[in-house]
Amino acid sequence: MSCLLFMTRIIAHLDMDAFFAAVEERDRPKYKGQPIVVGSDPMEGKGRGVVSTANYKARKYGIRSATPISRAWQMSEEARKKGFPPAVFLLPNFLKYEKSSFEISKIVHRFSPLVEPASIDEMYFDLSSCVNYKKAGSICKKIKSEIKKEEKLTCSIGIGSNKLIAKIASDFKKPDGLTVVEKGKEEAFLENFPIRKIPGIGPKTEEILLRRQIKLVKDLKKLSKDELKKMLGKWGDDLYFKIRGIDDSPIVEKYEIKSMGEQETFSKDTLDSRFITGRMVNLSESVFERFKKSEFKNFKTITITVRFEGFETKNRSRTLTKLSPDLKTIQFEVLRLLAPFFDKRENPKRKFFRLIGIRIERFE
DNA sequence: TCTGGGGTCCTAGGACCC
DNA sequence: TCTGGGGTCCTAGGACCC
Repeated sequence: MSCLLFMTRIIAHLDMDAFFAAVEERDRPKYKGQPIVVGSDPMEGKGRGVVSTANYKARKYGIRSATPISRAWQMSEEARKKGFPPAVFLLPNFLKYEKSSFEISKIVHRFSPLVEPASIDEMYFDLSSCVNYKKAGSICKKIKSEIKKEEKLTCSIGIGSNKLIAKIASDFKKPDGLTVVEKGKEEAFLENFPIRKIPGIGPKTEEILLRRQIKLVKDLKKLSKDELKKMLGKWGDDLYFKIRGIDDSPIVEKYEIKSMGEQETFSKDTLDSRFITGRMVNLSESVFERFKKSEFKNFKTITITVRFEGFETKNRSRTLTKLSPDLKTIQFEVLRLLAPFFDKRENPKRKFFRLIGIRIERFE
C-alpha cells in the first residue's frame, strides 16, 4: 500500500487577478493606470452583453464581472461627470489570454507535477511533497514572483488541505494575495463566510437559504444532513461535508470535452425567419468545423436553444440513430428542430427571438 | 441595471425492455 | 381487472461556474 494514503494532501489554488483586464493593461501601455473594462461592445450605452473583467480602478465605479455592458457604460459616464477618468472599453482577445494562461501553467509545472486547469485564469496544483505548509507557502511565493517577472501579471493563491479550502482561500486576499489555511483550521476558517462563498451556492440556493435566515456558513451547519438533502437533493449531501471543510475531490490533469456549441444574441430581437435560419446555418457550420478538428469521430445528440424576448429560453434536442456526422445532417436536424418555433405550435404569441444556439454532445 | 458565451452537472418524467 | 420492479435511454429544464 502506498504511503500516499497517509501523507496529508497540500493543495493550492491559483487565481489570476482581473485577468483579461490585466493582460490588456500590460500590452497597451497607453491605458496603464486607467479603469479598464473588457467585455462586449457598449455601443454608447445601447450594447447588449456583459462585462467579462473590470480592473480594480473600474471596480471603484461599481463595474464588475457580469455587469450588463450598458449599465457599465452609464457608471463610467457618471464617474466622468464627477471628474474621474472614463473607463476604457475593450473587446476580449481570447487567443492572447489563452497563450498567457498556458505560459502561467508552465511556470506552475516547474514546482508541481500535478496541475489541473480549472478555467482560463485558474488552476489547482498539488504541493503534498512539500510535507508542511510553511514550505508550500514559500513555493507559492516563488511561483507568484516568477509569474510577475515573466508574464508581468499578479495572481492570488490559496493553500489548504483540499481543493475547496484552497479555492476559498485564494479569494480571501485579492489582489496579489497568499492565504494559507493549515490542517485542522478549516472549519474555523469557513464559519464566518457568507454562504455564497461556497462554490455551488449560487443566487437561487442563496435565496432559498436566506429565506430561512441562513446567512453564514455557521448558520448552515445547524441543518442536519437529511434536512440539507431534502432541500437541495444530492448536492445537499456534498454540501454537508463541504461546509465542514471536508472535500476529497482529486486533482484531475486533463478531462475530456463533453459538448461543443455556439450561441448568438442578436443586437435587436427579431422575428425575421430568413435571418434567423441563416444565422443558425452559420452557427452549425462553425460548430461542425470545430468538431472536424477534434479527436472525435461521432456525436449523437444535437440541441438547439431559442431565447425569446423576456429571456424565456427553450431547448429542443434530438439523438441521432444513424451516426453520420456531416454538415448536411446537422443542418437538416437543426432546421427541423427550429421550424416549429416559427408557427403557433411553439410560439403562439409571436414572441421575438433574442438568441439562438446549437450544441452537439455524446461524442465517440 | 436588463441580463454574453463557453461550458458542466443534476433532476424528473416517460418510453421501453426484461 | 386494476395493474411489479429494476435499469437505461431520451428529452426538457434549470442551477451554476468563469
